[in-house]
Amino acid sequence: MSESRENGAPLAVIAASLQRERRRTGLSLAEVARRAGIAKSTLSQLEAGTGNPSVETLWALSVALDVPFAQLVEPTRPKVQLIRAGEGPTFQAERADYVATMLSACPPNARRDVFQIVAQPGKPRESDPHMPGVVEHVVLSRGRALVGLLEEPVELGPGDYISYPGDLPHVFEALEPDTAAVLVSEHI
Amino acid sequence: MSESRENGAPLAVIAASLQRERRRTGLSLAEVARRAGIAKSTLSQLEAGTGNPSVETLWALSVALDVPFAQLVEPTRPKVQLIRAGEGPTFQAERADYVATMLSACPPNARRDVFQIVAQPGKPRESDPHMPGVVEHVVLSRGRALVGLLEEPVELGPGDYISYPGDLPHVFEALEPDTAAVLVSEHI
DNA sequence: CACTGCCGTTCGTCAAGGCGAACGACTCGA
DNA sequence: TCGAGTCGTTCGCCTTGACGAACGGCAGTG
Repeated sequence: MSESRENGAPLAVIAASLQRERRRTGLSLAEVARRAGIAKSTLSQLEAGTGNPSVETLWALSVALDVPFAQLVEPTRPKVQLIRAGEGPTFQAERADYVATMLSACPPNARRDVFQIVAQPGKPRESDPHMPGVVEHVVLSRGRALVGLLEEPVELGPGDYISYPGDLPHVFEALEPDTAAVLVSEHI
Repeated sequence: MSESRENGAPLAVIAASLQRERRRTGLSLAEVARRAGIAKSTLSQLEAGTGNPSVETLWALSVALDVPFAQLVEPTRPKVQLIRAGEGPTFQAERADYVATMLSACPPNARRDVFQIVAQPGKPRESDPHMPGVVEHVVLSRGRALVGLLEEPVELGPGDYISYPGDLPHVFEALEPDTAAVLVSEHI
Protein backbone atom coordinates (compact mmCIF):
# COMPACT_ATOMS: atom_id res chain seq x y z
CA MET A 1 0.00 0.00 0.00
CA SER A 2 2.98 2.28 -0.23
CA GLU A 3 4.98 1.40 -3.33
CA SER A 4 4.78 3.56 -6.40
CA ARG A 5 4.69 6.61 -4.17
CA GLU A 6 8.31 7.54 -4.76
CA ASN A 7 7.83 9.71 -7.81
CA GLY A 8 6.61 13.22 -7.14
CA ALA A 9 7.32 14.84 -10.50
CA PRO A 10 5.05 13.25 -13.09
CA LEU A 11 5.46 16.16 -15.49
CA ALA A 12 9.18 15.66 -15.86
CA VAL A 13 8.66 11.93 -16.32
CA ILE A 14 6.05 12.56 -18.97
CA ALA A 15 8.29 15.01 -20.73
CA ALA A 16 11.11 12.49 -20.86
CA SER A 17 8.82 9.63 -21.84
CA LEU A 18 7.24 11.58 -24.65
CA GLN A 19 10.56 12.46 -26.15
CA ARG A 20 11.99 8.99 -25.65
CA GLU A 21 9.02 7.22 -27.21
CA ARG A 22 8.88 9.65 -30.08
CA ARG A 23 12.58 9.21 -30.78
CA ARG A 24 12.05 5.47 -30.63
CA THR A 25 9.57 5.66 -33.48
CA GLY A 26 11.80 7.96 -35.44
CA LEU A 27 8.97 10.37 -36.08
CA SER A 28 9.28 14.12 -35.98
CA LEU A 29 7.58 16.28 -33.41
CA ALA A 30 5.33 17.79 -36.03
CA GLU A 31 4.37 14.38 -37.40
CA VAL A 32 3.44 12.99 -33.99
CA ALA A 33 1.43 16.10 -33.20
CA ARG A 34 -0.42 15.77 -36.49
CA ARG A 35 -1.21 12.09 -35.90
CA ALA A 36 -2.39 12.83 -32.39
CA GLY A 37 -4.52 15.69 -33.62
CA ILE A 38 -2.92 18.24 -31.34
CA ALA A 39 -0.96 21.38 -32.03
CA LYS A 40 2.74 20.83 -32.39
CA SER A 41 3.26 23.80 -30.12
CA THR A 42 1.52 21.87 -27.39
CA LEU A 43 3.73 18.85 -27.89
CA SER A 44 6.79 21.03 -27.97
CA GLN A 45 5.93 22.50 -24.60
CA LEU A 46 5.14 19.09 -23.17
CA GLU A 47 8.49 17.65 -24.22
CA ALA A 48 10.12 20.72 -22.73
CA GLY A 49 8.56 19.93 -19.39
CA THR A 50 6.41 23.06 -19.48
CA GLY A 51 2.72 22.67 -19.01
CA ASN A 52 0.36 20.17 -17.51
CA PRO A 53 -1.39 18.16 -20.19
CA SER A 54 -4.98 17.05 -19.95
CA VAL A 55 -5.89 13.39 -20.07
CA GLU A 56 -7.32 13.69 -23.56
CA THR A 57 -4.11 15.21 -24.84
CA LEU A 58 -1.97 12.52 -23.24
CA TRP A 59 -4.30 9.81 -24.47
CA ALA A 60 -4.12 11.08 -28.03
CA LEU A 61 -0.35 11.02 -27.76
CA SER A 62 -0.28 7.52 -26.36
CA VAL A 63 -2.37 6.35 -29.30
CA ALA A 64 -0.24 8.22 -31.81
CA LEU A 65 2.92 6.73 -30.33
CA ASP A 66 1.26 3.32 -29.95
CA VAL A 67 2.30 3.13 -26.34
CA PRO A 68 0.22 2.07 -23.34
CA PHE A 69 -1.01 5.12 -21.52
CA ALA A 70 0.78 4.25 -18.31
CA GLN A 71 4.08 3.92 -20.14
CA LEU A 72 4.16 7.70 -20.50
CA VAL A 73 3.89 8.37 -16.80
CA GLU A 74 5.70 5.41 -15.21
CA PRO A 75 9.19 4.46 -16.38
CA THR A 76 11.03 1.13 -16.06
CA ARG A 77 14.52 -0.35 -16.10
CA PRO A 78 15.44 -4.06 -16.26
CA LYS A 79 18.35 -5.98 -14.76
CA VAL A 80 19.73 -9.46 -14.34
CA GLN A 81 19.08 -11.66 -11.33
CA LEU A 82 19.85 -15.20 -10.20
CA ILE A 83 18.41 -16.72 -7.04
CA ARG A 84 19.52 -20.22 -6.16
CA ALA A 85 17.04 -22.61 -4.60
CA GLY A 86 16.78 -21.79 -0.94
CA GLU A 87 18.27 -18.32 -1.32
CA GLY A 88 16.48 -15.03 -1.62
CA PRO A 89 14.25 -13.16 0.81
CA THR A 90 11.67 -15.50 2.27
CA PHE A 91 8.41 -14.85 4.05
CA GLN A 92 8.09 -17.46 6.74
CA ALA A 93 4.49 -18.21 7.47
CA GLU A 94 3.22 -18.48 11.01
CA ARG A 95 3.22 -22.17 10.31
CA ALA A 96 6.82 -23.29 9.94
CA ASP A 97 5.93 -25.66 7.12
CA TYR A 98 5.35 -22.97 4.51
CA VAL A 99 7.97 -20.83 2.87
CA ALA A 100 7.40 -18.23 0.19
CA THR A 101 10.36 -16.70 -1.60
CA MET A 102 10.05 -13.34 -3.32
CA LEU A 103 11.65 -13.84 -6.70
CA SER A 104 10.67 -10.68 -8.53
CA ALA A 105 8.62 -7.64 -7.63
CA CYS A 106 6.82 -6.41 -10.68
CA PRO A 107 8.05 -3.05 -11.96
CA PRO A 108 5.38 -0.47 -12.66
CA ASN A 109 3.50 -0.93 -15.89
CA ALA A 110 5.07 -4.23 -16.89
CA ARG A 111 3.01 -6.96 -18.47
CA ARG A 112 3.86 -10.51 -17.59
CA ASP A 113 2.67 -13.58 -19.45
CA VAL A 114 2.97 -16.92 -17.70
CA PHE A 115 4.13 -20.03 -19.56
CA GLN A 116 5.03 -23.54 -18.66
CA ILE A 117 7.85 -25.28 -20.49
CA VAL A 118 8.75 -28.92 -20.87
CA ALA A 119 11.97 -29.57 -22.76
CA GLN A 120 14.12 -32.53 -23.68
CA PRO A 121 17.91 -32.61 -23.67
CA GLY A 122 20.05 -32.66 -26.75
CA LYS A 123 19.20 -29.60 -28.76
CA PRO A 124 19.28 -26.24 -26.99
CA ARG A 125 16.52 -23.83 -27.88
CA GLU A 126 18.07 -20.51 -28.78
CA SER A 127 15.46 -17.80 -28.88
CA ASP A 128 15.88 -14.99 -31.29
CA PRO A 129 15.80 -11.74 -29.30
CA HIS A 130 12.37 -10.31 -28.63
CA MET A 131 11.29 -6.70 -28.48
CA PRO A 132 13.45 -4.28 -26.50
CA GLY A 133 12.47 -4.11 -22.87
CA VAL A 134 11.43 -7.74 -22.60
CA VAL A 135 12.58 -9.51 -19.46
CA GLU A 136 12.17 -13.24 -18.95
CA HIS A 137 11.90 -15.02 -15.61
CA VAL A 138 12.49 -18.75 -15.31
CA VAL A 139 11.84 -20.97 -12.31
CA LEU A 140 13.00 -24.53 -12.85
CA SER A 141 10.49 -27.10 -11.62
CA ARG A 142 12.06 -30.44 -12.54
CA GLY A 143 15.26 -31.69 -14.12
CA ARG A 144 18.25 -29.54 -14.97
CA ALA A 145 18.80 -26.95 -17.65
CA LEU A 146 21.23 -24.37 -18.98
CA VAL A 147 19.34 -21.11 -19.00
CA GLY A 148 20.17 -17.46 -19.54
CA LEU A 149 22.05 -15.28 -21.97
CA LEU A 150 23.66 -17.16 -24.84
CA GLU A 151 27.09 -15.86 -23.94
CA GLU A 152 26.96 -17.05 -20.35
CA PRO A 153 24.18 -19.50 -19.56
CA VAL A 154 23.64 -20.74 -16.01
CA GLU A 155 22.92 -24.32 -14.99
CA LEU A 156 19.71 -24.44 -13.01
CA GLY A 157 18.35 -27.15 -10.75
CA PRO A 158 14.87 -27.54 -9.28
CA GLY A 159 13.80 -24.38 -7.48
CA ASP A 160 16.45 -22.16 -9.05
CA TYR A 161 15.34 -18.84 -10.47
CA ILE A 162 16.92 -16.62 -13.10
CA SER A 163 15.85 -13.54 -14.99
CA TYR A 164 17.55 -11.94 -17.94
CA PRO A 165 16.89 -9.38 -20.68
CA GLY A 166 14.86 -11.05 -23.41
CA ASP A 167 16.07 -8.67 -26.06
CA LEU A 168 19.47 -10.34 -26.01
CA PRO A 169 20.15 -13.78 -27.46
CA HIS A 170 19.28 -16.38 -24.85
CA VAL A 171 19.02 -20.12 -24.52
CA PHE A 172 17.09 -22.87 -22.76
CA GLU A 173 18.85 -26.22 -22.96
CA ALA A 174 17.44 -29.15 -21.01
CA LEU A 175 20.05 -31.41 -19.45
CA GLU A 176 17.66 -34.11 -18.32
CA PRO A 177 14.56 -35.66 -19.91
CA ASP A 178 11.26 -33.92 -19.25
CA THR A 179 12.86 -30.89 -17.74
CA ALA A 180 10.04 -28.54 -16.69
CA ALA A 181 10.06 -24.84 -15.90
CA VAL A 182 7.75 -21.89 -15.40
CA LEU A 183 8.54 -18.98 -17.70
CA VAL A 184 7.22 -15.49 -17.07
CA SER A 185 7.72 -13.23 -20.06
CA GLU A 186 7.66 -9.59 -19.06
CA HIS A 187 7.13 -7.22 -21.94
CA ILE A 188 7.05 -3.66 -20.74
CA MET B 1 2.18 -3.60 -31.02
CA SER B 2 -1.57 -3.31 -31.20
CA GLU B 3 -3.02 -4.44 -27.90
CA SER B 4 -4.39 -1.96 -25.39
CA ARG B 5 -5.84 0.05 -28.22
CA GLU B 6 -9.38 -1.08 -27.61
CA ASN B 7 -10.44 1.62 -25.20
CA GLY B 8 -11.42 4.92 -26.75
CA ALA B 9 -13.12 6.60 -23.80
CA PRO B 10 -10.58 7.25 -21.08
CA LEU B 11 -12.72 9.91 -19.45
CA ALA B 12 -15.54 7.52 -18.67
CA VAL B 13 -13.05 4.99 -17.36
CA ILE B 14 -11.44 7.58 -15.15
CA ALA B 15 -14.81 8.68 -13.87
CA ALA B 16 -15.71 5.13 -12.91
CA SER B 17 -12.29 4.41 -11.44
CA LEU B 18 -12.30 7.52 -9.32
CA GLN B 19 -15.66 6.74 -7.83
CA ARG B 20 -14.84 3.04 -7.36
CA GLU B 21 -11.53 3.71 -5.63
CA ARG B 22 -13.01 6.41 -3.47
CA ARG B 23 -15.87 4.16 -2.41
CA ARG B 24 -13.32 1.47 -1.65
CA THR B 25 -11.63 3.71 0.88
CA GLY B 26 -14.96 4.74 2.34
CA LEU B 27 -14.03 8.40 2.17
CA SER B 28 -16.39 11.17 1.15
CA LEU B 29 -15.96 13.18 -1.99
CA ALA B 30 -15.18 16.29 0.00
CA GLU B 31 -12.61 14.46 2.09
CA VAL B 32 -10.76 13.05 -0.90
CA ALA B 33 -10.78 16.43 -2.58
CA ARG B 34 -9.35 18.02 0.54
CA ARG B 35 -6.59 15.41 0.84
CA ALA B 36 -5.73 15.79 -2.83
CA GLY B 37 -5.68 19.56 -2.52
CA ILE B 38 -8.24 20.13 -5.22
CA ALA B 39 -11.69 21.68 -5.17
CA LYS B 40 -14.47 19.25 -4.45
CA SER B 41 -16.37 20.73 -7.35
CA THR B 42 -13.60 19.53 -9.61
CA LEU B 43 -13.76 16.03 -8.23
CA SER B 44 -17.52 16.04 -8.48
CA GLN B 45 -17.36 16.87 -12.17
CA LEU B 46 -14.70 14.26 -12.77
CA GLU B 47 -16.73 11.50 -11.14
CA ALA B 48 -19.69 12.64 -13.21
CA GLY B 49 -17.67 12.09 -16.36
CA THR B 50 -17.70 15.78 -17.20
CA GLY B 51 -14.40 17.45 -17.87
CA ASN B 52 -10.93 16.44 -18.85
CA PRO B 53 -8.56 16.50 -15.88
CA SER B 54 -4.97 17.58 -16.12
CA VAL B 55 -2.18 15.24 -15.18
CA GLU B 56 -1.44 17.13 -11.98
CA THR B 57 -5.03 16.81 -10.87
CA LEU B 58 -5.16 13.10 -11.60
CA TRP B 59 -1.80 12.58 -9.94
CA ALA B 60 -2.95 14.33 -6.79
CA LEU B 61 -6.00 12.10 -6.73
CA SER B 62 -3.99 8.94 -7.24
CA VAL B 63 -1.83 9.93 -4.27
CA ALA B 64 -4.82 10.80 -2.13
CA LEU B 65 -6.48 7.49 -2.96
CA ASP B 66 -3.15 5.63 -2.63
CA VAL B 67 -3.63 4.02 -6.02
CA PRO B 68 -1.11 3.62 -8.83
CA PHE B 69 -1.64 6.29 -11.42
CA ALA B 70 -2.38 3.82 -14.17
CA GLN B 71 -5.08 2.18 -12.09
CA LEU B 72 -7.28 5.19 -12.67
CA VAL B 73 -7.13 5.04 -16.42
CA GLU B 74 -6.89 1.32 -17.26
CA PRO B 75 -9.47 -1.10 -15.86
CA THR B 76 -9.35 -4.90 -15.53
CA ARG B 77 -11.59 -7.85 -14.76
CA PRO B 78 -10.40 -11.17 -13.30
CA LYS B 79 -11.67 -14.69 -13.81
CA VAL B 80 -10.97 -18.25 -12.76
CA GLN B 81 -8.91 -20.68 -14.80
CA LEU B 82 -7.58 -24.21 -14.38
CA ILE B 83 -5.22 -25.85 -16.86
CA ARG B 84 -4.25 -29.43 -16.16
CA ALA B 85 -0.73 -30.57 -16.91
CA GLY B 86 -0.53 -31.26 -20.62
CA GLU B 87 -3.62 -29.22 -21.45
CA GLY B 88 -3.88 -25.68 -22.66
CA PRO B 89 -2.68 -24.04 -25.87
CA THR B 90 0.89 -25.07 -26.60
CA PHE B 91 3.52 -23.62 -28.85
CA GLN B 92 5.43 -26.51 -30.32
CA ALA B 93 8.96 -25.53 -31.09
CA GLU B 94 10.58 -26.48 -34.35
CA ARG B 95 12.42 -29.05 -32.27
CA ALA B 96 9.87 -31.57 -31.04
CA ASP B 97 11.52 -31.79 -27.66
CA TYR B 98 10.38 -28.43 -26.44
CA VAL B 99 6.83 -27.50 -25.48
CA ALA B 100 5.69 -24.13 -24.12
CA THR B 101 2.18 -23.79 -22.75
CA MET B 102 0.52 -20.41 -22.52
CA LEU B 103 -0.94 -20.26 -19.06
CA SER B 104 -1.95 -16.63 -18.73
CA ALA B 105 -1.69 -13.60 -20.97
CA CYS B 106 -1.15 -10.54 -18.87
CA PRO B 107 -4.03 -8.08 -18.88
CA PRO B 108 -3.14 -4.46 -19.53
CA ASN B 109 -1.67 -2.61 -16.61
CA ALA B 110 -1.44 -5.55 -14.23
CA ARG B 111 1.54 -5.99 -11.95
CA ARG B 112 2.72 -9.49 -11.31
CA ASP B 113 5.08 -10.48 -8.55
CA VAL B 114 6.76 -13.86 -8.81
CA PHE B 115 7.16 -16.08 -5.75
CA GLN B 116 8.30 -19.59 -5.10
CA ILE B 117 6.58 -21.62 -2.42
CA VAL B 118 7.65 -24.72 -0.54
CA ALA B 119 5.03 -26.11 1.80
CA GLN B 120 4.61 -29.12 4.06
CA PRO B 121 1.41 -31.12 4.50
CA GLY B 122 -0.75 -31.08 7.56
CA LYS B 123 -1.84 -27.54 8.11
CA PRO B 124 -3.41 -25.72 5.18
CA ARG B 125 -2.43 -22.11 4.71
CA GLU B 126 -5.56 -20.04 4.42
CA SER B 127 -4.75 -16.58 3.19
CA ASP B 128 -6.89 -13.74 4.31
CA PRO B 129 -8.23 -12.01 1.20
CA HIS B 130 -5.98 -9.40 -0.34
CA MET B 131 -6.90 -6.15 -1.99
CA PRO B 132 -9.72 -6.17 -4.52
CA GLY B 133 -8.54 -6.96 -8.01
CA VAL B 134 -5.73 -9.28 -6.96
CA VAL B 135 -5.41 -12.45 -9.02
CA GLU B 136 -3.09 -15.29 -8.05
CA HIS B 137 -1.55 -17.82 -10.45
CA VAL B 138 -0.11 -21.08 -9.18
CA VAL B 139 1.94 -23.62 -11.13
CA LEU B 140 2.72 -26.72 -9.10
CA SER B 141 6.31 -27.87 -9.51
CA ARG B 142 6.61 -30.84 -7.16
CA GLY B 143 4.33 -32.83 -4.87
CA ARG B 144 0.59 -32.41 -4.62
CA ALA B 145 -1.54 -29.67 -3.12
CA LEU B 146 -5.09 -28.42 -2.64
CA VAL B 147 -5.17 -24.96 -4.12
CA GLY B 148 -7.81 -22.40 -4.97
CA LEU B 149 -10.80 -20.76 -3.41
CA LEU B 150 -11.56 -21.89 0.12
CA GLU B 151 -15.04 -23.04 -0.83
CA GLU B 152 -13.89 -25.29 -3.65
CA PRO B 153 -10.17 -26.00 -3.71
CA VAL B 154 -8.64 -28.08 -6.51
CA GLU B 155 -6.06 -30.80 -6.12
CA LEU B 156 -3.03 -30.02 -8.24
CA GLY B 157 -0.22 -32.27 -9.38
CA PRO B 158 3.10 -31.36 -10.96
CA GLY B 159 2.58 -29.13 -13.99
CA ASP B 160 -0.99 -28.17 -13.11
CA TYR B 161 -1.93 -24.51 -13.25
CA ILE B 162 -4.71 -22.61 -11.56
CA SER B 163 -5.61 -18.96 -11.17
CA TYR B 164 -8.21 -17.43 -8.91
CA PRO B 165 -9.28 -14.08 -7.48
CA GLY B 166 -7.03 -13.25 -4.55
CA ASP B 167 -9.61 -11.02 -2.94
CA LEU B 168 -11.64 -14.06 -1.96
CA PRO B 169 -10.63 -16.49 0.80
CA HIS B 170 -8.24 -19.04 -0.67
CA VAL B 171 -6.06 -21.87 0.48
CA PHE B 172 -2.78 -23.65 -0.24
CA GLU B 173 -2.58 -27.03 1.43
CA ALA B 174 0.34 -29.31 0.66
CA LEU B 175 -0.51 -32.98 0.42
CA GLU B 176 3.06 -34.25 0.19
CA PRO B 177 6.28 -33.20 1.91
CA ASP B 178 8.27 -30.44 0.23
CA THR B 179 5.51 -29.55 -2.16
CA ALA B 180 6.84 -26.73 -4.35
CA ALA B 181 5.00 -24.24 -6.53
CA VAL B 182 5.51 -21.01 -8.41
CA LEU B 183 3.08 -18.30 -7.36
CA VAL B 184 2.50 -15.20 -9.44
CA SER B 185 0.56 -12.57 -7.53
CA GLU B 186 -1.14 -10.14 -9.87
CA HIS B 187 -2.22 -6.93 -8.21
CA ILE B 188 -3.84 -4.63 -10.67
C1' DC C 1 -39.03 21.77 15.38
C1' DA C 2 -35.15 24.76 14.36
C1' DC C 3 -30.21 24.30 14.19
C1' DT C 4 -25.93 22.50 13.19
C1' DG C 5 -22.87 19.82 10.30
C1' DC C 6 -21.65 17.36 6.32
C1' DC C 7 -22.88 15.52 1.98
C1' DG C 8 -22.68 16.17 -3.26
C1' DT C 9 -24.07 19.42 -6.98
C1' DT C 10 -24.32 23.82 -9.59
C1' DC C 11 -22.90 28.57 -10.84
C1' DG C 12 -19.78 32.48 -11.97
C1' DT C 13 -14.97 33.92 -12.13
C1' DC C 14 -10.16 33.49 -13.36
C1' DA C 15 -5.97 31.58 -14.62
C1' DA C 16 -3.93 28.12 -17.58
C1' DG C 17 -3.88 24.81 -21.43
C1' DG C 18 -4.35 24.26 -26.21
C1' DC C 19 -4.43 26.35 -30.66
C1' DG C 20 -2.87 28.60 -35.02
C1' DA C 21 0.37 31.72 -37.14
C1' DA C 22 4.72 33.36 -37.61
C1' DC C 23 9.60 32.76 -36.80
C1' DG C 24 14.67 31.25 -37.41
C1' DA C 25 17.49 27.21 -38.56
C1' DC C 26 18.51 23.47 -41.41
C1' DT C 27 18.52 20.21 -45.61
C1' DC C 28 18.00 19.22 -50.29
C1' DG C 29 17.82 20.08 -55.25
C1' DA C 30 17.24 22.86 -59.36
C1' DT D 1 22.65 30.66 -54.89
C1' DC D 2 18.17 30.73 -54.21
C1' DG D 3 13.86 28.58 -53.36
C1' DA D 4 10.89 25.01 -51.33
C1' DG D 5 10.19 22.01 -47.65
C1' DT D 6 10.54 20.53 -42.86
C1' DC D 7 12.23 20.90 -38.43
C1' DG D 8 11.28 22.70 -33.53
C1' DT D 9 10.35 27.02 -30.95
C1' DT D 10 7.88 31.34 -29.63
C1' DC D 11 3.94 34.53 -29.50
C1' DG D 12 -1.19 36.30 -28.82
C1' DC D 13 -5.93 34.61 -28.72
C1' DC D 14 -9.49 31.89 -26.89
C1' DT D 15 -11.51 27.93 -25.03
C1' DT D 16 -11.64 25.26 -20.81
C1' DG D 17 -10.26 23.31 -16.41
C1' DA D 18 -9.97 24.45 -11.61
C1' DC D 19 -11.53 27.19 -7.98
C1' DG D 20 -14.60 29.20 -4.25
C1' DA D 21 -19.24 30.27 -2.85
C1' DA D 22 -23.72 29.25 -2.55
C1' DC D 23 -27.30 25.78 -3.05
C1' DG D 24 -30.68 21.84 -1.67
C1' DG D 25 -30.79 17.49 0.79
C1' DC D 26 -30.18 14.48 4.97
C1' DA D 27 -29.11 12.89 9.45
C1' DG D 28 -28.23 13.76 14.41
C1' DT D 29 -29.30 16.74 18.37
C1' DG D 30 -30.74 20.12 21.87
